[in-house]
Amino acid sequence: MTPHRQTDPAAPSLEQARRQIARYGLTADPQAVLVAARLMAAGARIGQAGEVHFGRFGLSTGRYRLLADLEDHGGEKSPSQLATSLGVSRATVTGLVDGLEREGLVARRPSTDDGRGNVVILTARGADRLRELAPEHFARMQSMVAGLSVEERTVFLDLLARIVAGIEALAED
Amino acid sequence: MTPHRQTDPAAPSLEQARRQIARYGLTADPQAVLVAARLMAAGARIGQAGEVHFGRFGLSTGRYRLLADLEDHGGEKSPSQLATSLGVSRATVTGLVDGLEREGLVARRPSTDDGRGNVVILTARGADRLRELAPEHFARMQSMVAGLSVEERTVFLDLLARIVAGIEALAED
DNA sequence: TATCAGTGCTTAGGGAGCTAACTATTGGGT
DNA sequence: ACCCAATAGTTAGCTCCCTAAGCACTGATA
Repeated sequence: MTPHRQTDPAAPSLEQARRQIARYGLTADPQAVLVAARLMAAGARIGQAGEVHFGRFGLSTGRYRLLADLEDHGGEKSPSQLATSLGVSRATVTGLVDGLEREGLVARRPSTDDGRGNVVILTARGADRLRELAPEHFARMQSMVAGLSVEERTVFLDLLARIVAGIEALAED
Repeated sequence: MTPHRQTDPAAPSLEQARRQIARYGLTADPQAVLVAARLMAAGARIGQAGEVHFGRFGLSTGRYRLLADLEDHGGEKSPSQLATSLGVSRATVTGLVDGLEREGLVARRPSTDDGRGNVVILTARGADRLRELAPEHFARMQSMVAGLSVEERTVFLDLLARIVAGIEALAED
């Protein structure tokens, strides 16, 4: 359960960026590259921290998101809908539901109006689990951004959204 | 190779945050929770986009980082050092090196001054690969943050660093 | 009405990362 | 000089997520 401890690993420096760009005789802006690299490093760290966080409650990030999404929709949703709203593949939903079902936090029922379909249901145990973890979960989420003032958070939200829009530049084509 | 396409999946809304907090009668600040949730969502997306990006060159994020780190250190480093500087476990380095060695981008040599140790060496093919992908890599990194002005990037860098410092709040204890 | 493309879900297989446990070697304390 | 804890690396086994391929069912079209 104790995850790999990182002193401050992948925090690339401006110097590194500059050196790499120079090595290949490119003309990229080192600061821009640095921002992108730092963001990718931060993304990885947040992901790992999230797993540790949810691991405390016997869940993973994916499983928590599925449970929370289910609760937000009256505790009942098809795997396809879940895949869409969580932004993962249907195969991934199958795996997440398998795990959650094994622990009795959700249940599968055949759909009444589509012979192919399933419905995933949040069980009482699942709802309990969400209720139990909520206080600590939200408290930790809050303290994660406690280093920023309200105004700074607003700015950050704006800048982050614009970068997220730029992510497709990495993946696109 | 074509990854799962997401319209705009896990972009939680302020309303959702508010509703969840209210459901459990908590007193958390919805905006703060929103920032944390958005950041986690963004982290996941960036991670996936990174895999797509490096997948184009027959690499993964981890493998690229290992190659780049190697090059930054004269093309020679021990697995333990790599684990430390990449911020991953030694077991993960073993796996990454296995893969890179299979493709001839890296080679293992027994250490001369420590009978237990290995040295991982960047091969000519490995250096070539880095050189080939550099132009596109840096161009895409740059365009990822192209939506921000230089000043905004500086602000973002500062805010991000302060949040990264707060990540331990999620994982700590 | 018979067919067939599309949709819903699962299975199979792969890569990344982790922890825990094991082997081999080193090096400091007695 | 010897022993034993610490260190280097690997292996085994887990979770998450993915793609690709398969099966079951639906529904529009000829």
